[in-house]
Amino acid sequence: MLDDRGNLPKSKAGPRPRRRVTSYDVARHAGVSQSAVSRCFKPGASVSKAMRARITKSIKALGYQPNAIARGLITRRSNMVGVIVSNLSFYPEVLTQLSARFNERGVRVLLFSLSRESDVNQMLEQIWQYQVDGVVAATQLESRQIRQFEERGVPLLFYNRYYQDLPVSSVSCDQPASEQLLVNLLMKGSHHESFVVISGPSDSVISLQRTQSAIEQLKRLGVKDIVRSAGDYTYESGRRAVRQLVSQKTPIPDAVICANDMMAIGCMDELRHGLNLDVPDDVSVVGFDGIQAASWPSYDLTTIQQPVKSMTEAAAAMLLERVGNHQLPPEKRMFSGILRKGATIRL
Amino acid sequence: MLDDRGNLPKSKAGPRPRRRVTSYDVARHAGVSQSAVSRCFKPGASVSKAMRARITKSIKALGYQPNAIARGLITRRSNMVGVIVSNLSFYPEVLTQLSARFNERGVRVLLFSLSRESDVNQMLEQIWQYQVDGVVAATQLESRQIRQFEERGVPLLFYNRYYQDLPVSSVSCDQPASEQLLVNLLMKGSHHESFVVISGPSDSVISLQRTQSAIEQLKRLGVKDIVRSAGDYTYESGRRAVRQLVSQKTPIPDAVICANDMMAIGCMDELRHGLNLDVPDDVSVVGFDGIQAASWPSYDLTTIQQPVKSMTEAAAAMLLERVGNHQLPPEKRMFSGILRKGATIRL
DNA sequence: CGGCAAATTGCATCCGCAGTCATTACATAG
DNA sequence: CTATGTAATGACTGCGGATGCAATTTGCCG
Repeated sequence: MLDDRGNLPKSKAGPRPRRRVTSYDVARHAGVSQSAVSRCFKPGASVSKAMRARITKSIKALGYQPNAIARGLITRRSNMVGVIVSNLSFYPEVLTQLSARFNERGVRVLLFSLSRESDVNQMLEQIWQYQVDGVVAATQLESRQIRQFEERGVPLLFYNRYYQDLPVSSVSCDQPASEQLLVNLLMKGSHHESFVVISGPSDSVISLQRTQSAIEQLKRLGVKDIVRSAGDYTYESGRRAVRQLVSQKTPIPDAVICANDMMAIGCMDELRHGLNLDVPDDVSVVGFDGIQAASWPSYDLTTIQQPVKSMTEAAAAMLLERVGNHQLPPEKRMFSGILRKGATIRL
Repeated sequence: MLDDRGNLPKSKAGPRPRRRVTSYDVARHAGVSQSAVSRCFKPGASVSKAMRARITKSIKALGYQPNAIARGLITRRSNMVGVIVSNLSFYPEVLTQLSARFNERGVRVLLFSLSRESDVNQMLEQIWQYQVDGVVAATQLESRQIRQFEERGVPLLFYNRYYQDLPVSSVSCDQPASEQLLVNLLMKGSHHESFVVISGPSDSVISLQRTQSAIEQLKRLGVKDIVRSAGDYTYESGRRAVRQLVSQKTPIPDAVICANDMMAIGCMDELRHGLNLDVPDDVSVVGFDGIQAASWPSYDLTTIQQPVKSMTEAAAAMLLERVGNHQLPPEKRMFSGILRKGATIRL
């Protein structure tokens, strides 16, 4: 009779990886029960010092690591959170920060990155299958999809998406207030009369909020001449927007308000290198996000710095709190953006 | 009446999330056995059309999703790969691409991001616990750690790290050959005599390879005047390096060779805006990586473009191949870098 | 030193699914 | 209509660890 490990040497070279060290192996090695081994990993458990010492020794001797998969099955906690990002409309720092914040708390990040074409529903299926404890979405979801999280009891938190009407957690940056700061700054300086507002992708609520707020504030301050243009958050789309305006014979505006920094930078490059205009002497430009490149002296963009560190910290904390207690109601937390005055506004 | 899913509203607010729909629930609903349900998800299984239809109906009715955790326990395949990145020395595109390549293949990415301080060993423990099928490391590991992967039968692949002497898989860019291209280009143009080489962090083999190769090639071509300086791959460290050189009274060099683009950009900004020098008229600058910003007209950096798409594709394919067949020997695959001629070399 | 409570420890069971094996239904041939 | 083979199906077990509960040990007090 072969040992209860059941690994008959080579009869079957099946795709199945070889068996790892289990708590039973440790138990046998230490001459105790499997329960005892298990208890060694549970914080408040009742284990004598002698027992713990013996088991710890065996654990080290065998190089045992508890199987988080098996543990997850019984505890119904995977200690993994899903993070959904979409390639576009996301800047890398956030992901790094988020991941760090979760790792600090002993939680693993399962990454779902959404390319334009890929199907959200398909990705959601994956999420359900992997039993994540919670999800941070840095992307748009339909209300039907949001409801699914509710139904399945998986806490969901939106990062930088704000749903006015749905009871769903979110951490975001106060786009309207921030946009107003920008507009006010533009209007305080030298005379700006004609504006172009370059939005992000049409399905981005964030973009909508930003551009909408900017436009409202402009109107509130009496500005009439506002031209809208659409980009997709990328550098290239910022350049393209400027080229398009020119080709459509739109007169060169006094100022361009971009829905994010990346487009603002593209826009500046096209203005300067494509049209040989000066920023800010000929055209003022403002962005949003506060990405690194915005502060490089070649651009020195006037923008809104998002408090990424605070926001990711809050996101992780809020999500995990709800993971710990599903009864907690959703919470929307909004951070103020920080106005970063660069040199892209004509004074 | 409440269904047998067993979710009694509030009697027990235990930390344990409520039970999800299982294959048994589906089986009961469809009036078949659990095995039948399971078979529905196995490609080549023997299931009659009628059976499949009935089960599919129940699956939809109940919103069933197989539990990947439980499946992983029995099949010993989690369909997750670990991706280790370190905050520094990594540019975001790679992560997105890698993730996309794995997702295409139905494999989830478990992200481990390493901050400078965090302990690699601790992170490895997490990796073992989560039973990932394989790991892509975009960071340095000690040979002892690499051996652990071997011992535990977890395929490991290094992204852009090359271990000359260890039998371990890797996908990388041919740094030496690429650096030589850069150096040759520099020497072909107008007379460059004095050089500064700015390296990345001292523990980065990649950086070492790049700077070493550049220096060797320079020497080979008879250059004597080579000054070395150390950065850490960040923009700021590129600027700092230039400032330090100046403060140490090092004469302004003819050319600066940076271990990556980010530092090259920082270096250019400091030369131009800090020292009021012209690039390329006063100083030539070259980088490495081919990041987006390098191609912006404000920089138009001469650099080596890494074929990220091909490299990530190869990385995913190679790793998963070894996951499928653990017997396969490690393979080192090296891609050529593409010389991108910008406007940062004086002709 | 008895007696009882508290602390330890082991046993048995279950988490949800996949795969093995035995059984049954069905089709085709003789 | 029986024999034979194949496809379809279900009962059952086990993956590795957590936990309730019973059994056992230990500690403490009078």
